Amino acid sequence: MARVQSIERAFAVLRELSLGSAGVTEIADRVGLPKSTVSRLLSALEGEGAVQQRLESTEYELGAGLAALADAANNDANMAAVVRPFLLELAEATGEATGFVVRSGRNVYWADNVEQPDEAVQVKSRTGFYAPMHSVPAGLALLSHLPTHEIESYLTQPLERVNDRTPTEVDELRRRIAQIVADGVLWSFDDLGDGITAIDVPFRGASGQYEGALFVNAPSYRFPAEGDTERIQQLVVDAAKRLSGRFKVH
Amino acid sequence: MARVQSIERAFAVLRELSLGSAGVTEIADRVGLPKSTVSRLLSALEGEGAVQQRLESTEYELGAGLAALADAANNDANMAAVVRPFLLELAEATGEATGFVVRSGRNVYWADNVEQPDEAVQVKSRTGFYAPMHSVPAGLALLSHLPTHEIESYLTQPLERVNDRTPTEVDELRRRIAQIVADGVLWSFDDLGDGITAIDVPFRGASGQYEGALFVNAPSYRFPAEGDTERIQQLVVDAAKRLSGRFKVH
DNA sequence: GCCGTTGTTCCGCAATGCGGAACAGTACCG
DNA sequence: CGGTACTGTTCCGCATTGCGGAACAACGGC
Repeated sequence: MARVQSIERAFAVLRELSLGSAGVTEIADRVGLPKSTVSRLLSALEGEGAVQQRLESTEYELGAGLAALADAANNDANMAAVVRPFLLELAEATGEATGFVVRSGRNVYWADNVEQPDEAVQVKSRTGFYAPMHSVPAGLALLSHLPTHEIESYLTQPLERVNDRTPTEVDELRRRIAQIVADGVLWSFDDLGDGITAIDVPFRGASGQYEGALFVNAPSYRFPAEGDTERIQQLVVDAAKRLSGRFKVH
Repeated sequence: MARVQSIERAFAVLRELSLGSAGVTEIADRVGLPKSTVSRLLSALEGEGAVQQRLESTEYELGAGLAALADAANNDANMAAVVRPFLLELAEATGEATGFVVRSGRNVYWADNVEQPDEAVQVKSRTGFYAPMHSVPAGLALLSHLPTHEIESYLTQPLERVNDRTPTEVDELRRRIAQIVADGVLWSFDDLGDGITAIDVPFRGASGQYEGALFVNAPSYRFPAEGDTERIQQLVVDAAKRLSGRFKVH
């Protein structure tokens, strides 16, 4: 895949701003670039409407041009708008944070997140970020439910090693995928070594294909509560089924 | 404003894709770049999740990563989701296409559009595109309702001449702004020499400031119908008022 | 008034992106 | 079935573009 340094850097900046407004120096620190470089990138992005400076501030934020561009891609009701009520319901029923990812090529993107306002400790939202499917549980759950030829195609292309917990052995991935298919869901207990437990369940989109995955996640020390695993699982599986039904073309 | 050629080109490509999926050659033709350049830009954008190739196709479309990025910027209900019912209502009442723009810095962006399915001839949607406020009627309507110091700040910076109909004389712009303020609305009869008549009315956003403008537009030969000007104007002004009320923080 | 910090601008430099050419793949037609 | 036309990808020589350190302007706090 061709790399264009300026575009990679520009999107790195945009992703930082998706977490909230920030100044030049702060963004430069986070993305590891000189302030002059970040300043120039922001200026160029401002010219494209992708960012703007906040009123009475030197901080930048994402611009309406980006939202308009993205909205133009979604002629129908935004998927997030359809999914969100299910996330709210799941968050209420489970007492933990919920969210969903959508697939884009070989990657999944964190599309939305519902946090638990009452919990001081919870998993940080990753909305706006993306990762190769095989490298995160929600992506694996989704990958497992794609058509067999697409799974094979995915596995035969180079598997990026995102971190030292990323599975890249094709045989190992095939075993995990088979297990996920057999179980119907994916429970990941601290799979990334980050103290997070999550349950991930894929759902079908308007195309009839699996396009996204719902998840509930929380720190492993409290989730799931003892004897609560089956209930949590039933809730998420049920939500994914009803959600798939919502997207079904009649 | 600093220019970064690669970023400008990348966004030109993204804007083309906001109009619908397209192949490398088609995009190259539209943006006036060699196919190798467009291919490389698309590949890089794909790496960022901003575009993806359609299933069973070589055509590219906007990617979920872009939508996720933009959604991340909108923690509250998407402005378009709030405005759209008003556009549908206005389209129904006027029988013509409706839409709205939002402000981003010195520019306005076409955020949404409702077409008239029954009309063979209507104004083409510009959703996803942007222009400096002073160069288009909707932008002028919005500019006119900003705080005085912001209007002055806008006018004292270089005014880009987008085309040969773009007003760039500060005195002329001040007169037009004063007239718009006096009228409360802006009717533009073929102002850009494109055979379009439009009525543009700004509305306030969640900040309490004017953040967008509603418009109804149609070919000048049939809009507004004889004796219908007052009714159309009342409809749009009323919609803008109620819309502003919806965003009002209680 | 001084200091610290942020954001912008400048400019020498070389790395990066460019684009023409070549090539591979695919679909269509005779 | 072979030839043609078209699309999309890859390569590579080239020089334009983006980079980043330094300097500077602006602002807020003490």
